[in-house]
Amino acid sequence: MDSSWHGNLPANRKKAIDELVRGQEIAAQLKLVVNRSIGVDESVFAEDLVEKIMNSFNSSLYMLNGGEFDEVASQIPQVGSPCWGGRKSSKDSGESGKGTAELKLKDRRGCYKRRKSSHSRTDDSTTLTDDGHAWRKYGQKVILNAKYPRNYFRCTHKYDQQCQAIKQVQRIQDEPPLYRTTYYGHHTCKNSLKASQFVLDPRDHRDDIDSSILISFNSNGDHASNKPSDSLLASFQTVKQECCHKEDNMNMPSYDPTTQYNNQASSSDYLLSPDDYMSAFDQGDVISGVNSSCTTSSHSLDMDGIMMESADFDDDFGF
DNA sequence: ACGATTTGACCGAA
DNA sequence: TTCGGTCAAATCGT
Repeated sequence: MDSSWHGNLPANRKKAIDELVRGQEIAAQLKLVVNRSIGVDESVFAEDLVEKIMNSFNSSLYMLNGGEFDEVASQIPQVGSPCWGGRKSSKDSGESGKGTAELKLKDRRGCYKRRKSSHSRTDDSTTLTDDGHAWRKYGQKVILNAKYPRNYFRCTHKYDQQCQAIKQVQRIQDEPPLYRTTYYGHHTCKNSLKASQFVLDPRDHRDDIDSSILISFNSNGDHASNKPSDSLLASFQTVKQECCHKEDNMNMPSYDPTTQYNNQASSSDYLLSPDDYMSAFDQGDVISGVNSSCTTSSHSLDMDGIMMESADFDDDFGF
């Protein structure tokens, strides 16, 4: 209508988005409380409700964002760009070592664009549950005034399928341990979304608004409910402590549990039953996104539905 | 050999 | 100038 209305629109929209994000975070916290405070059966139901709430927030955010889910993608250099086109791994080049100093100093200006505040989803959890996607860590950063470093992950299929999904994982609390995962972008890799299609309202299928909504086996009537994922977490903490022997700074261990989790176990949190999950794995098909990061090793499904590389976890973590 | 992680350097946004 | 996100060589693990 009038210019004032249009003038206020962006500010109002931003406020609305902020509120929705806040609600989203609160819902995530509620999810944690629900998980801890009620029985398994009720938990499944309650968690489903929480997921629906979160889906509503996601959908609202999507609409407020004008459906521009490619914001992230558009800000990340595409494969065709000069820098990516010429990208070589250290082994591809075969000339690592010598001359790398010069290569290091090669002009990387314009090689990447940094994310601005684009659509994101945060998920706070006391456990390091995975979202069913195959992630690869590409960085870790000490954040000012943060006790723990932030870990950066990209989709394993960033290069082979141009999947632009990324996430950040950071431990944000000591006791109980709390991890915040922030997802940016969405998966475009073809393995990504059997799960989310079930989770999302069919109306939202088009945008794959949030391919990472979790439904964890942890809450799915597992027979280890008396030793929930804390056991896994404890294991991670063990790793952390071990590694801290070589770390002077206890506040920023180079081995963060988030790293171990993403490294060794592309895991769980599928909408399939554990049996289905495993059979899908056997077929090497349905969950190929996960599969791709685990193809070289055998797997087992532990009590919490966490997929692990059996050798490592059995040996190092006492599973 | 190959794929994943580590980590210091580089870069852009604030 | 500072801070945080990303890159990529070196390194690790299987």
